Amino acid sequence: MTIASSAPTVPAPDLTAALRMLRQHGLRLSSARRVVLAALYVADGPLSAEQIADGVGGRVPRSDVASVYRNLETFERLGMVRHVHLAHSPSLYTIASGGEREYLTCERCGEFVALASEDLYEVKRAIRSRFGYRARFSHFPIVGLCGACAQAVGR
Amino acid sequence: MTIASSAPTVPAPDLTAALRMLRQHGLRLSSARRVVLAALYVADGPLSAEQIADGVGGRVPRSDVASVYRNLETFERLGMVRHVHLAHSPSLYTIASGGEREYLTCERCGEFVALASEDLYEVKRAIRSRFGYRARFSHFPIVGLCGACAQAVGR
DNA sequence: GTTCGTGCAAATCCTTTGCATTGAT
DNA sequence: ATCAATGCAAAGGATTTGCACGAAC
Repeated sequence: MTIASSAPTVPAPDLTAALRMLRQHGLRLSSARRVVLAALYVADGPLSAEQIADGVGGRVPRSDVASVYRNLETFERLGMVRHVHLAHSPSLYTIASGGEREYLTCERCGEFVALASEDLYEVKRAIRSRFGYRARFSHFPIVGLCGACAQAVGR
Repeated sequence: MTIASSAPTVPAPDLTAALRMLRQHGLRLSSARRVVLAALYVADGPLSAEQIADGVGGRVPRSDVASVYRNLETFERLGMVRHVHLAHSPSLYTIASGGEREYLTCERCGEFVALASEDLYEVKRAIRSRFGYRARFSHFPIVGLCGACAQAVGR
């Protein structure tokens, strides 16, 4: 169980740049790859491999799940894509745009919030000073109850 | 995806008390149930369903995995047992003894640390005041790098 | 004697792998 | 023409489910 190290690569701002980046790494620009990237760029948020394979509800062509997984892994190695594990659901993938995203998720309603690492500065500092751990909530989020659900269940 | 609500039940201090508790809930004291509980009480730490089914390396009789899962779920409903999700590994089960345990785990070496909720007071307060979330690290732990691994990879 | 719970097998979900074929270079 | 990448199918690990038999009550 190893986490892909965040590559030193500059993330691609758009689909064209992403394809160029693939070429620069000597990788082929197959249509399967174009489609996976298109899905991720077209999406408003993180997508599961299956959503991508299904063509994001008709917004892009469908593709084969196995290839989707293989390509996502390739893109992750290049630092173009990242994935999060939200509670018991399948992994969700996003374009690694700009700074690293970290997540907060509600175990009751499933809501999830993307945060910039700076937003978690205090939290991480507390964890580090108390336990010596460098916490990272980009791959495994902070899980708890959102305000509304906490109220609904009486704290 | 719902989290079992922590039952208001007082946790059982030992195997005998646990069996008594089962009876009080009108449940049968089958040998499969005795064995699962014995495994959990005998263990030094959290166990996977498979470890329990395998008899914890000969320390208790082996049992059927499906029954193990069914019984663990039953025990969890009664608040006698809890489980944690450590990174990509199978769920780990423990006797819900005393206060709730929360966890910190290293994504690199797999080490995990059990904490009392009070130890996380500051961390949780920071999360709550900043984001309105009541974080709980008992079911999904804080994931990051332990001190040694952070040093090994250069922070 | 009734249920409840078991044990086995089969099914499920998410993800990975093997392999012959296709297509980007 | 080469070789990486595809698409299908099959395997994989963790967990759940169906169902007939067995054992607590």
